[in-house]
Amino acid sequence: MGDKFQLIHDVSPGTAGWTVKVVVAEKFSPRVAQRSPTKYQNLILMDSEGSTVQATLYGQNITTFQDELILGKTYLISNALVKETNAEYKAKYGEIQWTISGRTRIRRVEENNSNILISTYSFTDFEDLPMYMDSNVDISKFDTVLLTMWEAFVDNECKYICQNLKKKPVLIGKHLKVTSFNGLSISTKADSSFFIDGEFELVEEFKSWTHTNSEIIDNMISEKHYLTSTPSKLFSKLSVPTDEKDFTEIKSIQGLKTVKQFFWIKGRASVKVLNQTYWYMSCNNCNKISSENYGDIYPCVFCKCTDAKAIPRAKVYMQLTDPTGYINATAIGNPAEYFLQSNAEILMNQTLIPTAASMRLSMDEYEIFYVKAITQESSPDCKFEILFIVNPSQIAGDKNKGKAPVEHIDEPIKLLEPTTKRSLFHSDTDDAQSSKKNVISQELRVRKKINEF
DNA sequence: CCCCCCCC
Repeated sequence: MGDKFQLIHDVSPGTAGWTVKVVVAEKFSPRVAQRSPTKYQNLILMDSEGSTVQATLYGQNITTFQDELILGKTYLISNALVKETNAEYKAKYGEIQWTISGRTRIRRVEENNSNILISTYSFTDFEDLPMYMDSNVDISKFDTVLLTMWEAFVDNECKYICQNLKKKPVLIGKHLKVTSFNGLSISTKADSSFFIDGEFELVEEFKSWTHTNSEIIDNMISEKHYLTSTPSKLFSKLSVPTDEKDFTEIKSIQGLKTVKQFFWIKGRASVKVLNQTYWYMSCNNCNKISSENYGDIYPCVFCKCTDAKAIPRAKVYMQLTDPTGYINATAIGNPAEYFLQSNAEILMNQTLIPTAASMRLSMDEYEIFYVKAITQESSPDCKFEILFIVNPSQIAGDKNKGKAPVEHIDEPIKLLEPTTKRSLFHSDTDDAQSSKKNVISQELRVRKKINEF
């Protein structure tokens, strides 16, 4: 099987334009890292000469590639991330390790190279090995339907939904994440927003609850004023706050560890690292990274769309400052294009390090940022993402701005869950204590379930 | 809602 391709030992960190033909010689069960919630899965790949390399998949990629990298099958692999093994593990795992990600191009080759494996290993029945030992690894589909809840919703509905999911919640990092077999994730913080991602299946009671109250929820959402420079279908229903106290000073979130998840910031963005990649190739259907060439039609491994098109998507790593401090933050897609005053195709074709002539590298005036803090698994500090940017001139003199939807709802919503005593919008003092207790007991319940897992 | 990284 050798011929026109490189061999494993031809590929070092920094090697460009390589393709290696490999057999998946071993495939281990996915595992969760000891000291972080990171999931990883190791594979051993073997070339025609019997040389091997350890390849690793992380997180969601484990399920994404489970049908792409089958034990005993042959593949052409290019553009894996090639790294030197951490010194203390070189003896055990080899000098070089590959990381397989969405960036990696994997092409199945219909060849039977099991003889290579057999000549190297003593086992022959590898086809019969259970390939995916852990069926709870993750969910495979991430079409996103996003529902943001606030204030008393978090105490009531969020808890309620979590109790009524078919599948047990798991705690990942600082987020409560709930998965169901057909794809649901919920993340929440006690004092902030609450999401439902994905297509999901809920028990009957909750279906009837959402049905009964759908009009109220729709009203709440449509009453929300919105206007952004960087429209996002996901966040199009969010208000820019009117009250200064609803904006966050950057100094208060520098080195942020946990707490609140979303912030409004009045600040200015600027690019501090000029030499960065301002785009990535993406699937036009799901925005996930693609290993294909621009314009190519391909089956997307992430969203399973059979005729996905590879298109560039803007990305920028920037610094966000206000009078009190600065944070580093990433913007992707619309907010990145808006800030740079460019578009993904131009960014892709740009070969030289950009200058202020080719794109906007810093803002002259302050603008309003909606920022998400993400708890990182690898580091104690949060990282920040710009979800959208609003130019203040857009909201000047707008009477509707910041209109709080909760003020327009008079009728309290009854929950089906009998133990939840608080009404949806009743959030004043005498209930505050009991509400806090409920949140805590819910947290304990969740933790208990995790331990049972 | 998406990039990067990630683990033995």
